[in-house]
Amino acid sequence: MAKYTINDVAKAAGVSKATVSRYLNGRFERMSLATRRKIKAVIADLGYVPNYNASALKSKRSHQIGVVVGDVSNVYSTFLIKGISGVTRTRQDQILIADGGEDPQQETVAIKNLLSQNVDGIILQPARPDASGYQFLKDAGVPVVLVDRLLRPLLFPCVTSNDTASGKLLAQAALEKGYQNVIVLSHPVDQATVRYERYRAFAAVCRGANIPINLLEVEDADDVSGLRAALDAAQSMKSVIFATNGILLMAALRWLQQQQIAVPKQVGLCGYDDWNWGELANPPLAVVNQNPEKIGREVALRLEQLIAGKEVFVGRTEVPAEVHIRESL
Amino acid sequence: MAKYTINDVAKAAGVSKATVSRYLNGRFERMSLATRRKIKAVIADLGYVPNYNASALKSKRSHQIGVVVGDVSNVYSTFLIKGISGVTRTRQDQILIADGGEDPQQETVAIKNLLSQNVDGIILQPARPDASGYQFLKDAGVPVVLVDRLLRPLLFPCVTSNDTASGKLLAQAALEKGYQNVIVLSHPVDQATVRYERYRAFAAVCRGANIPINLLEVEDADDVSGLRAALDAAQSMKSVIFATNGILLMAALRWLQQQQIAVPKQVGLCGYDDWNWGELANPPLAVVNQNPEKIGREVALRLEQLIAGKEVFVGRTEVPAEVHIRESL
DNA sequence: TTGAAAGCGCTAACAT
DNA sequence: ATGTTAGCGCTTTCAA
Repeated sequence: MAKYTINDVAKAAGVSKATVSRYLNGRFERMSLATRRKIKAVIADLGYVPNYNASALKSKRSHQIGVVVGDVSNVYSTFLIKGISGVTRTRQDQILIADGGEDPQQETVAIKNLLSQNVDGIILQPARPDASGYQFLKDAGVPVVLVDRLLRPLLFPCVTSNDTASGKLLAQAALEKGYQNVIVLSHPVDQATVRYERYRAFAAVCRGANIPINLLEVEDADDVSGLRAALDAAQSMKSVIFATNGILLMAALRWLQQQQIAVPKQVGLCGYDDWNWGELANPPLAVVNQNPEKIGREVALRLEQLIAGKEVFVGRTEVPAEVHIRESL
Repeated sequence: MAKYTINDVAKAAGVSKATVSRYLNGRFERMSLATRRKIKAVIADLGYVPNYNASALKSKRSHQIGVVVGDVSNVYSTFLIKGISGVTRTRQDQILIADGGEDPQQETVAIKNLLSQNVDGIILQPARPDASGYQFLKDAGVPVVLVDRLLRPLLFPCVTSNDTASGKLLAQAALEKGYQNVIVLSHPVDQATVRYERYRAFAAVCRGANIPINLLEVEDADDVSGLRAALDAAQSMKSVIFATNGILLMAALRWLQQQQIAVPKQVGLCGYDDWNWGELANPPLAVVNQNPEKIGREVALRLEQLIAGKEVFVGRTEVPAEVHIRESL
């Protein structure tokens, strides 16, 4: 693979490989300017590229951090990665992306693979809230920070959106418009603490206003036809749909358009928008934007601290979301 | 890091580490079922995780492939990664994502980092079309496949969308609606062959129909206000805007809405849509969808072949795009 | 069918 | 300011 080794550089520069190693690791303190320049020239000349596998073997630092997301094609993950990448790039670290597939088994395989690669740390959007499935990760002794979803008990530091607060704001805005019935469209709420919090926030506001709330759980965003029954059940009461993530929000709008149900005239719509298109939709959508890139930066900073050996509070850090009320309500 | 090594497993199982290594690499051909079972039990018992850095050092296979995209937060990249990830997962490979930042220097640093990590191969969406800046990659001898953009000369196999064909279809659809002036909104066309092809396809159709075409190049999708002057210059001629990528398409629609310019009544709009929201926009947009997930699969398959030592045609493979004509024209 | 031993490219004492 | 040396955890001949 690598054409030249540290030995080749050492020979060509007429120094020992220890000196070259010092050069590579930026320990110039007690190195003559002459050898420093010489080594630099030789490296450029040969096009030498150091082998991190070898250095990781010795130094226990791979300069790689693992990121396990639920679904790489989700735009939320995209911005998350962007945020993480901005932080790690300045640290010369690379990010190893693994797709957990929202599936505990696939996720476990992915995490073990990352451990095998000796990542310096892991950022994890866990597929399930039960901490017992992650004990092996804790035992591995690798720095871990959770993102977007909590574990019970927490086990690791965690960065999320302020879901309860944003959910409440959105719910209040919806109820002010006079809806008499609420339909929450979500993936199974007991599989992710955050979904549950969003649902709970909505439910709390509805209860306060004495408005009925129905939970419609779907496994797959491709089929939200269950909305039909939920709307029928509401009879003459005017309904608003609350989608707990961007995929479902998009799916709901698509379905409403196909069914030729006017929004917000016949049915209201609001939800979480990670895709930044809510403003451009027809009609413009009332949404919460979570600012996932910021979340990514925050989580990466915490991980870097852990890797540097600093203490990090094992608790939840909330990044404030933005709530945009628009015509869909 | 890893708590146990192959030595610990060997001792606990009462065999040599060579035997454990054979087990780990699935070479069971001439291994007694007893030892095989014994090793399996010990590994499970200890929770042993192999160290890929060490194995990579010896075997020259890191089971990592590098992916360099122009911008990780672009939805195109997202689906690309999804497609790649589906292929690599079945091969037990991990993907190292690097953000090239659409900047040759940052990209070069990213690629060198990937080489240092001894990736088995690289998938690259190059920031610039000039092959000379990538000679060092060619020299490194690592398998490389290009995606989305070509190099001149090509140097590596490449997978893209069929841009000329889809651009022509979109252009023809636009001109059939009777527009008298075309504005192409693009990032600098000479920095990416594919953008240039899209522009050229449009230009060719316009030339055939004797319709004037104006190229508006922007550096940053956050500022598309140059559209104002372009529209003014058209005077009374009815204009259609063609955005050469999803970000600009979104930016254009946002700008038109802010300026309260009715689409398609006053100005037509069409372009490339990697975000899958064209259908839901107001108005629904006439777009080309490139199918980036398919592109990701194709490019990953080619890379895996190269890694496996097979020959791959150093030429362009085109994945057909879908053209959707909708109300925005 | 299994083991012994050399070595992959690098780092980090310890010398000098 | 620089060199010597002993590994890091694994794979892979070669031998048994």
